[in-house]
Parts: sequence; C-alpha cells; structure tokens
Amino acid sequence: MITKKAEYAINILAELAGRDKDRFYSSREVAAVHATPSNLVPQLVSALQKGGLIQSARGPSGGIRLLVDPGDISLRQVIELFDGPVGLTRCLTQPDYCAKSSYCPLHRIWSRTQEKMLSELEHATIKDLAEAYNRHSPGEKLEKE
Amino acid sequence: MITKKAEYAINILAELAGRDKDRFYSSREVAAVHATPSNLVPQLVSALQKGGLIQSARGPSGGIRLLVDPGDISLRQVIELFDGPVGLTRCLTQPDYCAKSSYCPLHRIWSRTQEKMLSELEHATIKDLAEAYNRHSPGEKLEKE
DNA sequence: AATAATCTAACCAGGTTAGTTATTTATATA
DNA sequence: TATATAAATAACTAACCTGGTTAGATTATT
Repeated sequence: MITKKAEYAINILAELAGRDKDRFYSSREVAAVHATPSNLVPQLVSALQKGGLIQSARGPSGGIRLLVDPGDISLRQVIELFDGPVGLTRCLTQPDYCAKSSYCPLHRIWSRTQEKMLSELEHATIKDLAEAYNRHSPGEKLEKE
Repeated sequence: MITKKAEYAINILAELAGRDKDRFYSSREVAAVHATPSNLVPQLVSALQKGGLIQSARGPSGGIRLLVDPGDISLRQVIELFDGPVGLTRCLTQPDYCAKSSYCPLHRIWSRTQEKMLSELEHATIKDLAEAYNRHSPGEKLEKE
C-alpha cells in the first residue's frame, strides 16, 4: 500500500512543478493546496530535502523550491523515499524472509506482478502529474494567492 | 500488501490441485506441505469453504477437496477472499474516501497502476501454480506421506 | 531583538496482521 | 452407542504500521 505521506509528498512536488522554479514558496502554503495536514508538512519537506528533490531555506522569505526537473522525478522514486521499497509481499522486499524465494513458483508470480506495477510507477513523472492538474484547472494558481 | 493468509490459502489450493480430485485429505496435512501454521488452518479452510472453492467433510476420513477446476481459480479471487478488494491506495477501494476521485489525476495513475497488477493476478491460476510446483519437484508427493 | 520559517524527534491512538487458544459440532467406525 | 477424528467457530493477543500530533530547536531576515 502506498501511504498518505508519499501521496502528500507527490502532490507537493507537483504543485511546485507548476510554479516558478527559482522562487521559494512557503511549504505550508504549497502543501495546503492539496489539503495536506499542516502538522505533517515538516516531516514531508524534510524527507524531500534529504532525498535531494527540493531545496529549502529557513527564515523569513524562506521556503522550498524544486531542485530536480519534474520530468526526471518518477512517482516510484518519491514513494520509495517515504515508504521504502514497494512490496506486494514481504518476501519481495526482505531477501532473507523466505529461504525458498530463489525457486519458489509463487514468489515468481509475485515478482512478475510487482514488476508490472513498478514499471507503471516508474514511467509516471511529477511533470505528467503537474500537467494533468493544470489541464483540469488551468491558470487557477495565477489568480488567487 | 498480500497477506500471509491469502498466500497460505493459495498454497493449500495448489496442493489440492496436484492430488486426487475425489478424495478427501486432512486439511492440516495438506496445509503442512507449505509450512502453514497448523493453528491457522481452521480459519483458512473455513473461508475457502464459504467461498465455494473447496468442499469439506467432518469426522474420521473427512477432510477437504477441491470443488472448482484449478484452471478456473485465479490468484486474485483467492486473495480477495481473504484480504478484501486489493488496493494500492485507500481511495481505490473506498469509493467515498476522497470526493475528488472522479477527476483526480493522481487517482487516475493509481487506478491504471492497479489495473496492471490485477490483470496479472487475474490471469495467474491455481492450475498454473500447481504445475509450476510439480515441475520443480515432480512426483515428490507420491513417495512420501 | 523579534519574527518567520524550516528542522528534529519523540510521541500516540487506532487499525491491521499473524498467530494462539479454546470450545463446539458433525460423523465414521469399532 | 461410545469413541475418536476432523472440521467450524469465535474470541483473544502481541507486534507492527499508519497517520497524525506535539513541542521545541534552529536559522535567517528585518
């Protein structure tokens, strides 16, 4: 299962992708666009920064901004930053969870299934998402706030 | 995440698929083949029976046997019997979890990703699995036990 | 110095998972 | 009919995970 935290983080990145790449925006304000609980923002922002995806600046007129091209950030990457390796089952993420993994037919099915899933999340980028958001409500950000 | 219970149940069905379709086998013994904790067997068997996949008989020389052709039982079906609807995210399984689902671009990505996953689990059948097990250690069941 | 903003870390309630335990019911067989 | 066998049911538990809260520390601008 993909956690809410990963989902919130993805939305923060998408929101940033639709804005000026050079300016710093208040993280709380950016997060609020997609209804992220403001108390949760610090840990999201902190992780994104450690992951090298955003740059942050403290103090007044500080905030966050994108550090990587949105087209180069896959959803998988963000998800794994928060949730760790995506795993359909325990045996897929913990190598020594089951000794039979190497030849277990069921393991092979899980593995194949997960590949399909991951490749989808690998191909979807923050840029795609930002464009989709923008297509739905174009220019909305320009008027308000 | 696919639960261990679903996985145990799948293995029980696969084991049955490799045996005589008409005979009743002790559920504990069948389950033991894939190292299912014997205390867990009752609730697995009970669910499989309610799901219409196996038939059970109480008393001495009772046990369980397959009721459905292994080629007609998808892994998805068994998984959902135990874990409920497979869901990458909450918003995919609970229709009213998020009001924006109908047009949310992120929701659409999750949905597409999950489709890929489900179609894989839909196509994989107990028969496939049983054959794969048999290919790995053919005839093993005939000698021992 | 005051203030605005991020950063850090500990904490907590609720839910889920995996498994245990105990009891009951049905039935074949001696 | 008594007994043993095997499934059925249900309640319970420990450990873990998730989503979110709280409180304070740090940093930079004005």
